[in-house]
Amino acid sequence: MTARGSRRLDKTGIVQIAASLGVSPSTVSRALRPETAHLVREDRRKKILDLAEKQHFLPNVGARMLRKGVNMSLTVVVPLDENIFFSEFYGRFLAGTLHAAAARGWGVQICTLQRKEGRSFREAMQHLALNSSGLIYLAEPLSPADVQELKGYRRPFVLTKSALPPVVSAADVGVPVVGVDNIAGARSAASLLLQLGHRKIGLLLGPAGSRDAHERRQGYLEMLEKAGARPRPEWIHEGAFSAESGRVGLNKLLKTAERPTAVCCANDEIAFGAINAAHVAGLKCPDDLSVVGFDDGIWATACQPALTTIRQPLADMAERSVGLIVEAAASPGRLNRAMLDEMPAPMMIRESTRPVRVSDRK
Amino acid sequence: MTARGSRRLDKTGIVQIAASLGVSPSTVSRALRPETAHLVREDRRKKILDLAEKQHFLPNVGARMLRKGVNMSLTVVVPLDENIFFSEFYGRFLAGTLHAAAARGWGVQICTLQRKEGRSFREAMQHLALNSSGLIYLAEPLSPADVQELKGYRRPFVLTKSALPPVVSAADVGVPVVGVDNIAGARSAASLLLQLGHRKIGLLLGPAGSRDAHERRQGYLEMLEKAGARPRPEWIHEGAFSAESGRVGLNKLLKTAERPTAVCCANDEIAFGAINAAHVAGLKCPDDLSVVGFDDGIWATACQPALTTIRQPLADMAERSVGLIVEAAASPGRLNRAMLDEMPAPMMIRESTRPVRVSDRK
DNA sequence: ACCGTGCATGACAACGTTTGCATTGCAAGA
DNA sequence: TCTTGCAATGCAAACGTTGTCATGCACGGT
Repeated sequence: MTARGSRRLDKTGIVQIAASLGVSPSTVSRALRPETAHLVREDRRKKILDLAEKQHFLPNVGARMLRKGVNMSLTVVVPLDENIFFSEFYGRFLAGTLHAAAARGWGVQICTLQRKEGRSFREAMQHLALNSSGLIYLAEPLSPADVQELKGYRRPFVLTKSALPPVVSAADVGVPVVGVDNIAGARSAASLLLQLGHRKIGLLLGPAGSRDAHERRQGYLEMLEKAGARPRPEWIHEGAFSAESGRVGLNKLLKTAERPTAVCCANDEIAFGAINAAHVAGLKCPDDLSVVGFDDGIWATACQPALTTIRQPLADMAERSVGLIVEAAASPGRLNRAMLDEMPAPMMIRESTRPVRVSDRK
Repeated sequence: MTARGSRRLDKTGIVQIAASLGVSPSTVSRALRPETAHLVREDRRKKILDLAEKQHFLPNVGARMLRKGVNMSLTVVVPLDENIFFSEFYGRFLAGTLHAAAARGWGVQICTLQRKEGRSFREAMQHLALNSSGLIYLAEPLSPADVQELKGYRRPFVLTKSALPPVVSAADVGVPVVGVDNIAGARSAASLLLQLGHRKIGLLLGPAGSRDAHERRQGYLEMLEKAGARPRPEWIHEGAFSAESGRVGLNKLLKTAERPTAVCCANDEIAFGAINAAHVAGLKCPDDLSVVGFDDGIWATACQPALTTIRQPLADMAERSVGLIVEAAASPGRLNRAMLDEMPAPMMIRESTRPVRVSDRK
């Protein structure tokens, strides 16, 4: 694409090549594109391609997009954080998006919301990624007011459930919401520990206000209460999704009169922190304390012991999100589908859980 | 942008809004853009904005780009690997690129090379990211033949030095090459250990064929030979940039007749592996063995002990790369500058190094 | 009253590629 | 020899926005 203000004296790209070779611009255009090259006689096509390469021809993307009326490109919106891609969620979701989009011949752009103080969500979105055909929102969690502003939004849009506030029903958002089935995942984590004979089970939860934390807490409590193993209030700790929170939380639980024999952790990092704190306190995992995480991040297999965890199928979520964007982009101007797509969260049983010892039973 | 094949019966966007309000499309275009909105009378501007919102108007990016002749978007080319963003190099470089581009009002796209068997590098590049104004190449390392094909390349392009083969002079590539000063960094790692009194220093190197590994080996050896502390051949291990390689390498070193009291590791992961292997062998780091890494990745501070390492300033490299792309895009069609920009690699002294014990001196 | 200036607005052509439809030439078959 | 079908190619319009230049009107100064 030529620089602005540099008025061309000679003809533009394709027209200039056509003039040089004595053919029409249509022929040059056909020769240059893989999907129409076969319509041009081989010897002529070669000449066109050779001259194009010699003159370093690059097609004008604006002209192409205007004429074809097609823009196969989507944007992933992420938080502005220098460590953002090291997170299992963002790093793997982005890699999955890249893969899923490439498989469809679509491009991926990435940007941040850049929401200034006092501006509404709608205002922030107004000039966001105008050069793409759809948005996958992975950025800062939205408030209930933000979610309201999504109603009636016409651009193809997918929201990850993690960005929803706990109190909002996903199906009422007015856009597709993709996420993991936290409740079922948490239930199966608790269920595993129950099956292993544990009855004194602690919970190391995530932050208040987090959709994932909220749903995982719900899943743990439902299963434990149903089994008559409702954790004592002092066996429940709420904190950030971090190893430090896990350490603090476990130390708190270990100080109780009758410590738990197992803990459910709301994410893998909390679990790592808990395992570390147990080790420091002289407890062996899983001999003295079973630990279950949630995420199945890259370190879940590498840590000692390898972590039993609930897998968050991020590549599947990415694949689903891209599919929804491509589908919505095929009929532009329509309302987004109001739907919730929850991926199942399989259990990965590894080394950090074992049956409760007889002496540990209550 | 309308879907292809869907012939509009009514007028297009701006023209349709103009017709509805009885103004000219020029006025609507001015009202809709922040930079020209002030030219339109306020009451009229409000009417235009209200109608645009009611009709869910989105500007046609193809038409804009064609008419303005501007495309402020760059593409980062990465390997196709589901774990790619967890790597310190890729994760932090991408985050840095996002930040640097946003600061300049540029967009970031991300894609993979998708190079099929038997195709040349030039062929793979030919249809790559045609909708952006420049490329930052972070993908698979190039062969000397690949590098030759970059000569004469006209699109704005930046290559990270990590992608260069060891034998190629960076300044001869014909495009800007951005990297870290590996040699100086490696020298300072070796120098630190020498200053701490170590004279029996082992090397856990990266893979043959890697530019970074090649340069770091050179830096270590230059400094150690100069100090008369050239490592014995059996104190040098070459392997992948991985924790496993570090473990294997250190175990090999520990089996030698007179084990080193310190090791230089060609990246942080090798260092983690070495620390782990030392621990398993009953050695304390840094009491019994000092370890220096290279990268200063996100785990360097979190591991036990915190790692002394050479910092690879990836955010600076990203900032520099984006600046070079934006600068080159300002004069399209010109040859890329043949240049090498090496960032200094500062030393981060933490807990994994200490002065050699008197009894350990030779 | 007249003239000059500035503001708001409109007209118009341009940006560069692509595609639908028309044309032409050539080969094959009747 | 004539007709028909097909491959290759060209013409012309289209895609939607915006920059540049022109114009009209209101206001202030002489």
